[in-house]
Amino acid sequence: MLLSLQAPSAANRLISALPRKDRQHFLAACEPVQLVFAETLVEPNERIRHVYFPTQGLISLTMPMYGSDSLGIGLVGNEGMLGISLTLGMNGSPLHALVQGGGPAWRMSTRTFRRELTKSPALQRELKHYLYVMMKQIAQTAVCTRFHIVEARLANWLLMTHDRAHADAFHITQEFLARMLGVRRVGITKAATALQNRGLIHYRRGHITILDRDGLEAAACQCYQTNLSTYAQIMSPRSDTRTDRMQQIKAKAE
Amino acid sequence: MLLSLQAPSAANRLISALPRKDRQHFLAACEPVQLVFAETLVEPNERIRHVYFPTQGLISLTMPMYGSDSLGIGLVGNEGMLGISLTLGMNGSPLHALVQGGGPAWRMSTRTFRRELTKSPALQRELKHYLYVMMKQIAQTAVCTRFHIVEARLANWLLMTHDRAHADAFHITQEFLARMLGVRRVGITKAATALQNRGLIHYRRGHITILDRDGLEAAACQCYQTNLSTYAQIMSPRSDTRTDRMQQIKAKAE
DNA sequence: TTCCATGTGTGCGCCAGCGCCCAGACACTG
DNA sequence: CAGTGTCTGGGCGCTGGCGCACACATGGAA
Repeated sequence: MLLSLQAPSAANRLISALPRKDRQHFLAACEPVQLVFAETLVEPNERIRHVYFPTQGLISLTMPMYGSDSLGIGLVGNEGMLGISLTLGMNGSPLHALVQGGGPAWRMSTRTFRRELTKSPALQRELKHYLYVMMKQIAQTAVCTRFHIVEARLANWLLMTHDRAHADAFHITQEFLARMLGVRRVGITKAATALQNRGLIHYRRGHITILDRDGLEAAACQCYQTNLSTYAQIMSPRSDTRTDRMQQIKAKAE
Repeated sequence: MLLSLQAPSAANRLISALPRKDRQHFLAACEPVQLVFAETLVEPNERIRHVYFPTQGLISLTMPMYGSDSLGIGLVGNEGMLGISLTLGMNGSPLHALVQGGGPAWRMSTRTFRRELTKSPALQRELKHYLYVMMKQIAQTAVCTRFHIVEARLANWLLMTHDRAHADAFHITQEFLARMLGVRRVGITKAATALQNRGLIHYRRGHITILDRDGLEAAACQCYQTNLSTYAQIMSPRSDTRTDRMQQIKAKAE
């Protein structure tokens, strides 16, 4: 994988945000694992066996539909976790989780996670906020998918991947992107060609390189920035209350 | 309104599901209000002042987008509540909440709700499950909006409204439906005409009557049934654990 | 009774994305 | 070095939904 380019031990941001004591205890209950490219971690409506906190790996979440259609509705990198629905008292998730980029992650069994959750109010609080961010992002995806063209949505997805891959180049095929965006592969070919012609990306047989990050952001719809700033504002470290936070967001949005 | 057709005091199902003691305490902290048609209850990213538990009223949730586009992503009737994001420690919601059908509801201030929440583990549990159902439904909406045609999605929305209106006739204009489904008004005209020609509904100047409920269900996409059974299975009364529940759902889905 | 706001029906040109199919380019493997 | 699988490009006809513009019906208010 391309992960050799990265810092050796980037931490998971959810875990990092915990108070030191909780964090140490939590990490002690984790085991390090290597996420393997293209591996399925969670099937819809199957029992969740482990939760994952990627440090450099990257997991994509898709909502399947009867038939062969599906739609990507989120990514989990070192800013998030897989298995958040356990915090709602459920044993499963409606989403399909697939490793989009190999790399290290922290893993914990469902049972252990539940136990840790009851022990740490800080963790509960952190994950509630993460859950809110995810919900908002899913809703945003719904609107974005409805109203924005493939090219913008592609730029969007590439940017999200870029953020989490910690590298300018990564492995991702048009076929895969098509499933994520819920379009035909040819639709991706067309959009990707356009982006490449504008010098924003380079790709070749499943290997994509981001050439012009700023240009790509300009090509994406506003949804990307919206999601980014939601995360930044909600998950900001250690603010004891979210009071007035929403006001700021609103002010910024106008 | 048409609510005179209904039983005078249908209860809110979330509240009903609480253990008797918690329920009585909770209701004592509520005040009865009348939801007024077309009233906005929550603006995106504004502070939530009250939570609502409709008993017969009906609230629609939409995700706005910069520009004038928006997309309906949920309905709240006596099966749910408005303001669920408070349970995640947030003060606001990304969604716009509008009264789609007038009628009575229980209301509680944000402050009181937070207090009640800490007092009743049963309430916490109930609302976590409700939150899960909502999340899954939003994701379902995203996929449905992407892949299904307007006619099916219209049938879908009408059925959801029908379930919560407790009446075969209700007030809803094509203009409004267009905003909910994220299409042009003309698109609704076309789809609604088709449904009417098939004898499934009758409508006239904002007044819709469901004529053939079964036929309408056949005209809707499977998403309607999916959402319905998700609610039924997750929110089923008083099962102490969701263990094996997911297995059942999965079995049923195959 | 007249008038106006609201709600609905229709026509027309346009385009993004679909479904299907085939062709070319490259890369791994034996 | 041949063979096979993977990835990308492109053509063609189709259709669902868009944007715009206009006509009409109805019901309530002046």
